[in-house]
Amino acid sequence: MPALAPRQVSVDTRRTILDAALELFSERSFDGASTRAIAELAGVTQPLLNYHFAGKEELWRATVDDLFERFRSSMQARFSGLRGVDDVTIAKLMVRHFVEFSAANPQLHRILMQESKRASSRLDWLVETHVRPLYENAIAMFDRLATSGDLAPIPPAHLYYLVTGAGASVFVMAPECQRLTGVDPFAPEFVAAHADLVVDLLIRATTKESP
Amino acid sequence: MPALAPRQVSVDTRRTILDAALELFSERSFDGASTRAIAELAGVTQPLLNYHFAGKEELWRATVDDLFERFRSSMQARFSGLRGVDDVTIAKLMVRHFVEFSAANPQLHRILMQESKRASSRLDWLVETHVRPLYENAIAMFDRLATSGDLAPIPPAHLYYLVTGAGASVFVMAPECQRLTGVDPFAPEFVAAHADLVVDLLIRATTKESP
DNA sequence: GTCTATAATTAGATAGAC
DNA sequence: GTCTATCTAATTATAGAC
Repeated sequence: MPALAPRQVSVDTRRTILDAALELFSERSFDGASTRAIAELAGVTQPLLNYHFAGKEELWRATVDDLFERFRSSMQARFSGLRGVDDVTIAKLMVRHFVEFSAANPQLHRILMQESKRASSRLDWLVETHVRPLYENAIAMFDRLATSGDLAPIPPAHLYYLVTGAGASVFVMAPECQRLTGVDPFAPEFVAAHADLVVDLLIRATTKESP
Repeated sequence: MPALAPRQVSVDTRRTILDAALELFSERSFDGASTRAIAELAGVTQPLLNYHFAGKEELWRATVDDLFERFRSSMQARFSGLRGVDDVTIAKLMVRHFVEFSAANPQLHRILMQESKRASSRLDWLVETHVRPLYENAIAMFDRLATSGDLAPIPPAHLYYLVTGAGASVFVMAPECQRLTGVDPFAPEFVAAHADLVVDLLIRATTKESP
């Protein structure tokens, strides 16, 4: 038995660092999250980050890769369970799942909103690597709904930012919401009610008028 | 004639600094905007900021004060022209005006989204000084619509973040939208169409079902 | 694989000349 | 009111011991 040699500290330091980096990058933005603070939160020393990652920028990319991989697989898993279901129901359930994921993982849209404010190499990479595939999926969904007459032919750029903005911003801004309204947006009842409203927004507000 | 003595550089350096600070604070966040970069954009030297403002934090507050003052006065001016108009029309026009302001001044929601991600003294100040009065106005508008039966009795926290998220996020994320979709969200036709959709979202999607 | 020590750079703020 | 020069602290990254 070759035996698993006991490590000095953690079984998976890389994992721990990625979790800490996600927390701080998403809350404080790239510049605001110092590698020292990330290391401290991960319970390691700062130079260790440079052993596991080539630099701050690569740590950021690894963090984002990891986050989007979880998002993609979560959406994919939900979609897989809907073979044979009609397009309108699929759209409703996928939008609902998107809102629920955004509530459970506000870091995703915190990072997206942060990086999307300004043209940069990080934004270029983010869009081409992770955002565009998701956007293409959304477009395909809008197209199916429009073809079947369940959605007015509204340009996808409007729909995409309407739905993502309406669905995610309350979770992105949860600390403000809590202080401003006294409501905890992460409470399950709030998440469910919010998801219903976003689904209605897509399916009812943009549906062609019908008598 | 006492004569206006010629200044060394600008007629209103404070104004120039505030404009530069707004640009950089909103795009790069508080930490990402260095006082050196702000000074350079304003065409002055970095130590001059400390002559006009007590420190970086106070420069930030002065910048935000200035921005919200413009927002408040813009909304107030629009509202003043609507005496005697019915509540539903007022709501539609005010939401439309909000979307147009968000397009013309994406810095407001860029700063709001940035600071709202994390509890902090800056967020506390922002909420109590500037956001709460606006939220109270929004609540009052929702209440009038609900009383007259034009809006379902949905908790205001949902409505507020639905409308602001749907209406502002595409402008906050304009560089991403441009790269992702090829569409310039600041184009007047896009702004107008987006405003229409957000108005529909509030008035139609959340309206009580009626036969 | 993780640490201590430290280099090189950049940050915000101050002193003092003009 | 604005500048140059500079202080102190914090930043990312590297060197090298264990």
